[in-house]
Amino acid sequence: MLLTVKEMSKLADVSIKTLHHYHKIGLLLPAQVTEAGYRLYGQKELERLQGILFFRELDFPLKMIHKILDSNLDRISILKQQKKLFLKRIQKLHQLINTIDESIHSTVKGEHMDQSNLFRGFSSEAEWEEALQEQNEHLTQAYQYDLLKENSIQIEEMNEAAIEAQRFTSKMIAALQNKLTANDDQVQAIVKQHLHYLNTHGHQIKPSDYLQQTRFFIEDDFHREMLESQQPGLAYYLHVAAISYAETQQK
Amino acid sequence: MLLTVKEMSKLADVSIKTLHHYHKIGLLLPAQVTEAGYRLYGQKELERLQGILFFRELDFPLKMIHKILDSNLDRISILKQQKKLFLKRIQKLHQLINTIDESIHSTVKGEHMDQSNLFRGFSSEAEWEEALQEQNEHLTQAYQYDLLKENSIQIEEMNEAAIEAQRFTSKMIAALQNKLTANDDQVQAIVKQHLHYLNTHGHQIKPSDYLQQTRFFIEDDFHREMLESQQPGLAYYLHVAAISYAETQQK
DNA sequence: TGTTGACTCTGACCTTAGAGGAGGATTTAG
DNA sequence: CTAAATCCTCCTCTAAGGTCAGAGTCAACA
Repeated sequence: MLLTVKEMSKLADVSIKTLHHYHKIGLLLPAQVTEAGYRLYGQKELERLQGILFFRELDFPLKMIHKILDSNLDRISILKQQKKLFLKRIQKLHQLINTIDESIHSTVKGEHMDQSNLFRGFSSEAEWEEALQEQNEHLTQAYQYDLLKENSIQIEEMNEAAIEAQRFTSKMIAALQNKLTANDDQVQAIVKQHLHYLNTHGHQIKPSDYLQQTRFFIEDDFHREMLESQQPGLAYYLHVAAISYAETQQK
Repeated sequence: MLLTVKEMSKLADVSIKTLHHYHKIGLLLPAQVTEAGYRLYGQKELERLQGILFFRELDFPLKMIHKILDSNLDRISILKQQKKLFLKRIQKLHQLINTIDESIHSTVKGEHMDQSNLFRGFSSEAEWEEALQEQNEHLTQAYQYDLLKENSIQIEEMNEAAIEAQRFTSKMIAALQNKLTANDDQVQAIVKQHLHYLNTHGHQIKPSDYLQQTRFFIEDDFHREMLESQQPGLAYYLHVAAISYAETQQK
């Protein structure tokens, strides 16, 4: 099941030239090269390409991507790290939007914004450097070991219940992102399924209990942080979904 | 009140070389050049630089930035357009995070993801091209006129109340982004202030009325869309904040 | 007034991440 | 068996700057 350059380029939406380039600099080697010199790629290469593109989207230079991918970090750690970086990037963009809003505002009023405020949000490029730097350190130091541990232990420890919770959460995130209302049937079905799972696995949770729990998620710093960092607004979305669910179940 | 290259570069966090470059290609001309050839920039140039950097952040090529900024679009239309593009970009990043999540998930389970799913989210580069294209059309066609109209009329029509609402919303967005709980004192103060404004400007809204209203914002497609597109989760955040506010006011 | 240190200029060359195209080989489909 | 599609290598080109080098300029302190 090997893919030609064209097939790869279509799948991943990169140019053939890019594949050539990555081959030349050793960043992505074909799984195999035919007699005639045709490049062929397999599943592993596809996954590697995915990793490359994530980092590229984050403006990492190819050399650094190379180093990261060729270090002995496992795929999961890398994916998690990438996710973190994307979340940071999103924060930054929000900040920039804020700056735009302020600029619009003061322009409408015919004022001139304070000079440094004109550029708020960009300066976090410095933080970006930091993140990049941090990535680098992972590679050279024992710290890397900690990270690896931190990331993979969590995963191995995840029992079935945790996996269910994780899955539930990501469904809710998807729902929120896709702009389903919290009282949408689909969303309510997800909640129902979640509670059903819990109730058939050693818990006993009524809709009203769950409502309490989601409220707690908002009030408790730790839980709120965890939810909100996955998706801003999530904690509140869960709560409203729970309200809605409790209401319909009550009747 | 003119700034030297160094001062500019510090303010906007760009290199001096970049300023040289922009000068050379005519993208950003100094307000004035001294006898000795020193570049000096004023307020107008600062604002233009801001515009350039926003587009650069959005990966527009400098040439296109040049065209856009030198077209006769007013600053406001451009800022609004940029905001739209940033929102799109954020959507894209969310999509990518989704893809990362799925990748993590299937890797943990030792499965291989469906090939094309590995790259979901990237492909929206095509859409991106579209947006870029669209921008281009603005410049050449009468369509531009429509956009201009659409954008600026809204603004001129904005009466004081609308401005207050807008300001309230952006404060709440900031609060959500900065991870303040909906029942945080600061957030509650914002709500209070908002209601106070309304009540002193021809409305009569009790906390419980406002609660009803935020509920309506979630249920009504149009309003929810509007809020959620500004900041995912916002509609729910507003609602929970209103719940909290109503509770405390009741006592 | 002179000198030092911080800034600034131009200009030439370097770098990254590819894009484009020429010229030629290979594969596949009819 | 031939034409179209795909692939190869090699060469040059581009965008958006970064990196010196060599030289002029400015402010401020002694």
